Amino acid sequence: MPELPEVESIRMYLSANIVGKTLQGVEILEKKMFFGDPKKITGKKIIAILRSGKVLTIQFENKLYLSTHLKLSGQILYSPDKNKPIFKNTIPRANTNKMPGKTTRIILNFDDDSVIYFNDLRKFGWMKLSDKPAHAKGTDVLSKDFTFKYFEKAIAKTARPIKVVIMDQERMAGIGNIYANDALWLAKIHPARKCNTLTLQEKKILYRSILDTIKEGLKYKGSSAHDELYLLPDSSKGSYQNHFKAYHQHGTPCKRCKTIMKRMELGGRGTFFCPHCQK
DNA sequence: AATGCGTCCTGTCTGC
DNA sequence: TGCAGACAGGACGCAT
Repeated sequence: MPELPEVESIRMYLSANIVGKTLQGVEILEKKMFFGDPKKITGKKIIAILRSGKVLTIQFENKLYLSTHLKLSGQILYSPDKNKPIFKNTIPRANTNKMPGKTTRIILNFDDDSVIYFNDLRKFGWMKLSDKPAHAKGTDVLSKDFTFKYFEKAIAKTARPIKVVIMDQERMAGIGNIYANDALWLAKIHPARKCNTLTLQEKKILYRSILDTIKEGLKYKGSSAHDELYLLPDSSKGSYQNHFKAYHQHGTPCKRCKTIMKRMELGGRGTFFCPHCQK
């Protein structure tokens, strides 16, 4: 599922490949996933690609912003030639390396014949055209405003489980299920711990662990596990799935203490932890 | 205000 | 083997 490292990896790819291009037209194949009038950006040049939390935004020269959220199963694919949209890898669930595919919902065509396919198996994702970029309420965890002070305040005064709180996009933006599980493992904190029971020392370690985990995800260009749909725009995979610490590790030995990892449910989501070294 | 649950959607997995 | 039902999961809307 695309979280901060995945969306940032896509952002960097698009930044190098579509900035400066002019949008020639938008094909909306799934009406409910597009908000706004695409005519307003037709013929307009792209000047930047932005990101806030898990939201990716294409900035146009006329101060309009096309924001997109990939939710659970969104993919952004880029081909330099719409007449030969063949990718080097098979696209998961589309079961072909040729686009558009059966999960393609929106297509952005550029004036040099290059093209973006927005695929989404589950149709949870969206694109919104607006005069300002869409963004999460919480501070992006890679922003310089995401200080320890901010973090401490964001998790204070609640008895909810720490894992649920660090995934709350209104408090801090960018952390999803994969990186929440791994950051808590790294910090040796049990995911169900009530926020208001964390010591100052634990909060400091967790803050550091969140940043380290997100940066590690970024280093490997995100996670494309077997059952996931995330790809870079050229159809290549991320490799953070080869470095999971806790996510989906239930039944395997803890990488620190060899205790068998467990799975539980928190806030309706799969949660993975070491019952021995996460307190 | 804060919390928790149902909803959206579809491929895959499980159990009979 | 076939089929129905459960399940996964980010964020939003609504009820409490």
